[in-house]
Amino acid sequence: MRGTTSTRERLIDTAERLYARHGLEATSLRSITAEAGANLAAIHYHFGSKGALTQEVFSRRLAPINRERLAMLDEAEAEGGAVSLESILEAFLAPALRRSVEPDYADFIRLMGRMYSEPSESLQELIGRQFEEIIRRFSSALARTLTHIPASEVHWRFHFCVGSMVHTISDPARIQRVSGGLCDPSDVEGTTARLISFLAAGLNAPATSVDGEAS
Amino acid sequence: MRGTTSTRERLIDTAERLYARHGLEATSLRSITAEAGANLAAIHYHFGSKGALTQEVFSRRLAPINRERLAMLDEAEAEGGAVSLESILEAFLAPALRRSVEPDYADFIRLMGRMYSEPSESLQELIGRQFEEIIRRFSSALARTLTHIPASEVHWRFHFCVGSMVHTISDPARIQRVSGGLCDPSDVEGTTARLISFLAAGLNAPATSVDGEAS
DNA sequence: GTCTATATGGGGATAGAC
DNA sequence: GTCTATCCCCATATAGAC
Repeated sequence: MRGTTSTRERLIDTAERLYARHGLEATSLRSITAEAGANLAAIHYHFGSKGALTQEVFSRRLAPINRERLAMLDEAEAEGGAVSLESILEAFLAPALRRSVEPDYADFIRLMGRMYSEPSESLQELIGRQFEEIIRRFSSALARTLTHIPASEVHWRFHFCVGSMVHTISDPARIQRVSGGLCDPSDVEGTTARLISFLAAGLNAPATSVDGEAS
Repeated sequence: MRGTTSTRERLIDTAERLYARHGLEATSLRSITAEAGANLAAIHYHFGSKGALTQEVFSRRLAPINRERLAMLDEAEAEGGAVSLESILEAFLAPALRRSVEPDYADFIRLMGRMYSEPSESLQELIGRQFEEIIRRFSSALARTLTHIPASEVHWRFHFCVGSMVHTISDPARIQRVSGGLCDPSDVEGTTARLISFLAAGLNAPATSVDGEAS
């Protein structure tokens, strides 16, 4: 196995796996190089620092997911007319959820939960860059479909959607634990369908009448 | 100020603040004692280890929130008859959201997001214990109200609710960033109302017809 | 590109005086 | 209960041989 991939790639793979399992801070360069069968100095040779390696881990996986999200949204919008909530949600959710069971991606998908809660500065910047277009495109798609909802409320509701997705994706075993085994997270299509119908109903709720409505 | 509270309490307060700001792993005992105006050895004298201190930080704040949640649910159920989704959601959300703007609690509320993604074993156990009753009580309250939804689906939907809440609460500034300033997280009552109407609609969505329906 | 060896700093934990 | 001093280990990073 070690001959097939470059040291550089093995380091990224291993870092991804250990980050997902133990957290970013808790994962040492030593443990990464040891498990990748490489030398401690290799990380600095290939990346320059731990932070730069971490950025590689994230951008490598995030870029394809977000590209697919935008492609699916493009396609839905190309059909002309109003885009259904379900299509918008599908474009946002499916590219991430589908990958959550691909062996190559599973570790990273679990890492996504962490990136929201470990506020390393360079990581936050990277995420900002990677998600800027996503947020802009999906928010305005939602706003065009949800004509009865004020723009600020659309942002709130999209925010709630992201929360449900991240919580669902970042620790698949959790739903099994809290449901006492009743719920099966390995059925990704079922999970996606459930999320879509839940979130579509939430997005479609009557606008809350808040005085002033500014916030 | 230093005379008013015991060293033990100041250590917990300071740990809470630094944990929320920098993460659990990234916060050293040295930084805690330095900022609390105490000696490095004080932590081991009072708690025995860093892990034990961390448990103190969490259980001190979690217990009152969960006690209030159960009290509100008790009250709603005491009125007899079916309990509305809105009352159940309010009992679950308000005790946490209300505290997110109390100066004493704000740091901890932000910490809550982290506890879901840092998988230290002792912490996961503590959380399991603290939330066991909450999950049981709220899941069955929801199931009694949502009679048209299969039990496993109720668990999924409650899971989605938790995700929205955690994501909303754990980094209040995020919604401001991603909305370009359109949304104001300091209006807690507005946020609670928005969450309740969004989640109530999602919980009430028609049951997704999944073949077999086992999961 | 990959190795060994090492620099430099910080981590948690503890012993023992006060 | 609080301090100093210290043990021991591990972290990231770098220099320089191969």
